[in-house]
Amino acid sequence: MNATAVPDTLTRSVEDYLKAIYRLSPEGRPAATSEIARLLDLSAPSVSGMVKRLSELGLLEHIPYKGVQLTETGRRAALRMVRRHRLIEAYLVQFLGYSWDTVHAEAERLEHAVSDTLVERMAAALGHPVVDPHGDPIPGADGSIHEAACTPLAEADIGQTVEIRRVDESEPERLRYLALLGLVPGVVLTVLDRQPFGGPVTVEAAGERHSIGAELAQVVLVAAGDER
Amino acid sequence: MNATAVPDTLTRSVEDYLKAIYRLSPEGRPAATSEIARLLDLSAPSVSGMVKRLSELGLLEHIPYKGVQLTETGRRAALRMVRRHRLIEAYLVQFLGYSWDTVHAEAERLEHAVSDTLVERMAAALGHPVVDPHGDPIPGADGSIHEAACTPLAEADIGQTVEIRRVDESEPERLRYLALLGLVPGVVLTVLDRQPFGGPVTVEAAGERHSIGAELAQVVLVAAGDER
DNA sequence: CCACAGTATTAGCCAAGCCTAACTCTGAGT
DNA sequence: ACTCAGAGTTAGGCTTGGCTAATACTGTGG
Repeated sequence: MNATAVPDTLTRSVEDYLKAIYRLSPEGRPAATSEIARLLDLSAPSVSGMVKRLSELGLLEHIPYKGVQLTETGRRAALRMVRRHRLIEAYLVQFLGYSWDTVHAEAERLEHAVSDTLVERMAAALGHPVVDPHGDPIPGADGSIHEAACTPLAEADIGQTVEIRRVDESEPERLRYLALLGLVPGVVLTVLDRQPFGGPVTVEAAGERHSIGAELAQVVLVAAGDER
Repeated sequence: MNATAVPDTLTRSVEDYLKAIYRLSPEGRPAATSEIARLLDLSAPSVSGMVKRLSELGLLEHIPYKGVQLTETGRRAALRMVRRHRLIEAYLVQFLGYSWDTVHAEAERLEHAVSDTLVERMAAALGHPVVDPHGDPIPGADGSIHEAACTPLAEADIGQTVEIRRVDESEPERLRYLALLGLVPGVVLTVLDRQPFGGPVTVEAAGERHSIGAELAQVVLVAAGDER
């Protein structure tokens, strides 16, 4: 009996909960009921109820009134979904003409329907990529994941030349705007100016200057061009 | 108000019922509860209950103790699913290395998850095919469908030279066996012999002779090579 | 150290979809 | 015309996964 075996019949709901909880506990820090509810757009009692069921399934541990934490089994199941999601996104962008702002919604549905076989075929067709179109790392089939160290553009120093590594995918509008500006992963830019107290960041990329609000600069992650 | 508008939020279950009913009523002949139950592997009361709901949704008409018949709305919804299913099959075989015997199960799940956009992108990538890998016709996005006239190989006359057009996809084992024999849609063969009373059919295709049981010959549909 | 704001849980409800058991209808054969 | 097998439906129950309303816990400020 394998302690980290994932029950082979998880429902869509369960898969979504696991993914959400994984996202909410970067360092294994427990996730709060209310955070899960907000992320999944559900009521708090619904989350309480599901948390109970998931803990009975051995997918997470729940300390009442404190928070939840994925077990190793739960983490594997969550990473499996993350892998699927990101590979599907990469595949749709590469082979079926999707843009990086529309691909999330499609992947959100497909990730529950594809077989492991299909996921691996897509990975092979893509040449086993390590990041998705937003720069998010794709976990390995074995559950390994390498989160590269990045800093928000909002915290880069003036004069620094950095490469865009990763952009938060959750708001299509924002992605469209960034694509319009040509600020996508892989692009190298120089920070010309940064105003304090949430002021804008001015950057130069591909010969063009752009002034970016602090909020936006917070979700564009950059790293020195050679850092890998 | 459009009388044939399809409610935009059909559940997987509902989609499966519509597809099953469509399949069971070739000429608009009503489908029996028990047939639907058998096809979907459900109990008869479950079907009765769902039929009631579907008829309230305006997707079908139910004459108690007689049978059900899709409305125009229901037929459109069913054809939409059939189109999805067959295009997905064609796409997976063409681009992701699926074989014709394994593709059905994958399509069965994906057809509920893909968006119309994705379906059309796949259709475009395939060059808008008119049949799937088993030779089944793919309905148009407008709900049109062209069922070509074919006859079972079991009914072909001795000496006739015909082309394989279509093979029942429901049994993977059978598909594997036919592929092994090289008897796939598009292949031209000559009927060398046919024994009466459910006896085997002997054919020659690509220089090889094969003896095919009557049951199998019943689900391999053929037509004269030039009939379109 | 107590009150109270905010968070979490419990209680109780509902719809979708499935089930089995029990009843009802239909039509074929006598 | 009647019976009776088989098909169909109704009754009643279960699980999943939502909801709102009510209750309980936690920790911070006075």
